[in-house]
Formats: sequence, structure tokens, C-alpha cells
Amino acid sequence: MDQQGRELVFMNSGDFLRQNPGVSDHLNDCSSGDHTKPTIKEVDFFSTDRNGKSPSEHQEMKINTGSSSLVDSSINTGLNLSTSSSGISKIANGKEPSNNEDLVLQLVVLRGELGRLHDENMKLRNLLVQITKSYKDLQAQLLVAMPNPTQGCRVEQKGELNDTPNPVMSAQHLMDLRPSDITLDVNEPSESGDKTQELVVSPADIMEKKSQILGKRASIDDGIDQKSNSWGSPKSPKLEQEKPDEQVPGAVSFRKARVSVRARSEAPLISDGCQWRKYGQKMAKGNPCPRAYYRCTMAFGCPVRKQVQRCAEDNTILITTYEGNHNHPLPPPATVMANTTSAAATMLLSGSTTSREGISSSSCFYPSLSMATLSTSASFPTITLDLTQGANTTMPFLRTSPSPATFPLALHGCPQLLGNPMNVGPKLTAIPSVQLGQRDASVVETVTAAIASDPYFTAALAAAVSTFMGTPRSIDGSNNLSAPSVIPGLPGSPQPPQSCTTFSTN
DNA sequence: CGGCTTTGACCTGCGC
DNA sequence: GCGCAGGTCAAAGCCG
Repeated sequence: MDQQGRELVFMNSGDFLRQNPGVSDHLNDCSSGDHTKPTIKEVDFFSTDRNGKSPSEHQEMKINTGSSSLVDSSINTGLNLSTSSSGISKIANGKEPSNNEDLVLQLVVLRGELGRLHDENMKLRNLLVQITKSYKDLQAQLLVAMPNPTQGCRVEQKGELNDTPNPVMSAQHLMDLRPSDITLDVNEPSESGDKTQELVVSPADIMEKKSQILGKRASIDDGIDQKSNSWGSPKSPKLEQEKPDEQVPGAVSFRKARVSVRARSEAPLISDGCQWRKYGQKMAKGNPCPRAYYRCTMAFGCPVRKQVQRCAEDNTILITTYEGNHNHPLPPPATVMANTTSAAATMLLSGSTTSREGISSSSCFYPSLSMATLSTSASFPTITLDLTQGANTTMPFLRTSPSPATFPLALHGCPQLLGNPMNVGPKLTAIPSVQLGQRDASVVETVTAAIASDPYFTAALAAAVSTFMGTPRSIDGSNNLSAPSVIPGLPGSPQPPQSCTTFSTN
């Protein structure tokens, strides 16, 4: 931000009035005269309640509501900055308005000043967004650099990452390095024959980690992702993704993070807002239904791919697995999905599933993500989001879950953790609702039941994630999304989902 | 005619 | 080293 922006940081309404005692006095007189609220409240430059009005509309509204008793509606409310300067100087010189004409003149001056301050406010907002983004970058770097005992291997990776020319390489790169196979599943065993170990993924952690790394990814996706993404090269993806110098010695071979979604659908595909091209089909062992492979065709060289397969046990369940990150702007529905999957994938990188803060702040809005589980099959830890579970099936699961434990997710890159007794067994299903406690469990049950029955749940969920986390990113850094511009990281009430189109079935 | 799907072949990783 | 399974490629065919 430029120097002007910095100077304007402290130029709030109070400062302005202090600098213009005549204005302040006059304003007080106005408010006292018509018993309206103090005019100073009209200069609420950080108010988030803009009711969707454009800046100009907002400005006009504020002015008119604040001084309607004094100003005739016919008065030109347009800003006249050329007169404002003279007016300001007049007021600053301590001259009291002698008649109504002066009052009108001062109002015009004030409007001009309001307009200017509004512009400054917008600059400050932009500055705040940038600062927030920088904060998240630092947070993500700290996350990577944190010598967490459960993430020893990650520290090693961090050292490697720090050797790279780009200091903010990061979460995205880490994700690309990790053998993360995220599948969102809950009750049922993952796909047939999978020797999986499943861990619970707290939805709050997904949100939290997403918020920490989201800002960074925006910059990474522009260039680094293309290089690091395993699916970026059509010819030899494996060679690119598994460069020896990018792997932790002794660690399992890494693949990209995956997010899998299970949803009931008679259609062969679920519409997620992206354009896909089928490039292969394979019969998977133990499943009579073939597995189809799709590649994103929304942009040349987009590395994102997905696999679509019907569940062997229930052919009405469609399992869609996403892998990779888009290298192009996405339409809002697709962005919603991308945010959801990237959030889940990002969570894998965090190495933590325990976030009281996150849970407390978001559990009511993302209860069904409590059905997300992380599984690790061979070199593929997996997170599954199961949209097929209704209340009848979900609730017993929630109630009977024996383990309130939370598990570190630093499995990728830390193969020794796979041998952790807590993780032994085909499937460990600890339930976040239990983590939340019985008090919250009932809430989770109620909301989960309602949401799980909604075929648009995922889209709504993801939209809520985007909203709660702040402005969703588009891969190229431009935000062309419909999600509201919420200052990321600041507490606030989550907004209702903005889009429900992502997971509508075809 | 261009884009997409189909499908068999090929490549790679993993387990034995 | 060998076989298996998953994943990908690319030629052929289909479709709008």
C-alpha cells in the first residue's frame, strides 16, 4: 500500500472531526436539533453492513439519513471536492456559519469529505485484505516451520522447501509432495479391498488449516503448482511428482492429496461446475463397476483429475475422487468444490485434527464434515466425505462411536505414524461429535440429519466454508467469485451458503 | 470437423 | 524377478 494509504489508517471519523472542530460542533448541533443519532456514526468506514449497496449508493444513503432534517432533498448530494477544500479551510479557521447558506455549504463540504473518506475507507479495506493475506502467509510458514513432535518428517520437508527459491512455497507444494489420498467417507469401509486405516478429520481443522494456507495457495497456484503438481505433465507425471530430491528419505512415496466424495446418484456423474474429459476407464478389482478417469478441460494443462466409480456395495452411491489443483479461474460452483476439497487436502498437511476454537466456531455449520474421515491405504491416506448417510444411519454411528480421540494427521511423510497402535486396524472411526462432547453431539445430530438429506449439501457446505473463511480464491489470484467479501480470520457469523449448484446430480 | 468417449496397450509401483 | 493392480496413453470410433 502506498504511503497515502498508511497515512489514512488513522483517519477515522473521530480524527476528522477533531481536525475540524467547527465541523464537529456543527454536527453536534445538527444532531441535537433533530434528535437524530450523532452524525459521527454515519462515518462508519469499517461497517460491514453495507446491504450490498455500491459505494456510491452507500454514501448517498448515509448522507441522506444523517442530515435529512437539515438538507432539502433537492440539494445536490453529489460530491464537489473543489468546493470542499475551500470549505474545509473555512471551517478549520474557526469561522462559525452565519446563516443557512453556510450550513448548506458546510454540508456540501462534509459530503465531499465523506466521499473522500469513503474512498480512503476502500483503500483501507484493501490494505486490510492484503495484511490479512500476509498474515495468513506467515501463519502458513509458521505452520510449516513449527517443530511439532508429531510432524518431525514435515520439518525435514520444510528444510527442503526452504531451499527452494520461492520462500512461500508451501502448503501447496507440501500437499503435492504428500501421498495424501483424501477420501471423505464415514460409515462404510472405503472402496473394496482397500487396506485402509481411517482417522477422523475434524471439520474445524479443515477450516482452520484452509484459512491458514488459503492465502498462500493463491500465489502458489499461479506458477509453482504447475511445476509441482503430479498431474501437470501429461507425459511423465510420476517422474515429476516423485523427484527424489523432493522426497523425505524413508518416507512413503508421495502422491497428491485427494478428496473423495460419496453421494447417491443415479447419474453417471455429478456436476461440480467443471468441465471434464474422460481419458480412461478401468475395471477395479473387487468392484463390478468400472472406474472412470476424467481430466479437467477447463484450461489447457489443468492438472486436476477425478475418478468416478460406483460403490461395490451399493451401486446407487457414486464415489468421486478429486486430485490436484486447478490452474485456472473457476466458476463459482466449481470454486466452491475446489475450496472444499482443497480445504480437506490442506488439512492433511497440518498434522493436527484438534482445534477447539475451530470446532466451537464452526461446528454448527459443518456438522456433516464430522463424517469426514482420513484413511491411509498403503501410501495413500484418505479423506472421504460421505453424503449418502441420512440421519438413520449417521446417528447410531455418532452415538456408538467409542473413541473420543483425536488423531494427528501427519501420516503423510511420517510413515511411522501408520504403525501407531491407535491407527492399527482396518478402520478407526472416532467421531468428532464425541470430541465436541455430548452437549454438542445432539446439535450435531440434528443438523447432520438435516444436511445429510440434502443432495446439495456439499455445495452448501463448501459455500459456507468459503464464506466463513473469507474471500475464496481463484487460482490465478483474481476473485471473480460470488462469495461475500469477509475479512478472513476475523470472527463473525458464517453466512448461509451462497451456492447450491456444485453437487447437484446430473 | 472438432471434441469426446471407448478400449486395448503400456507404464509404474507394490507385494510376494 | 515376477505377477498383479492401478493409472495413463493414444488410436479408433462416435456424435453433434
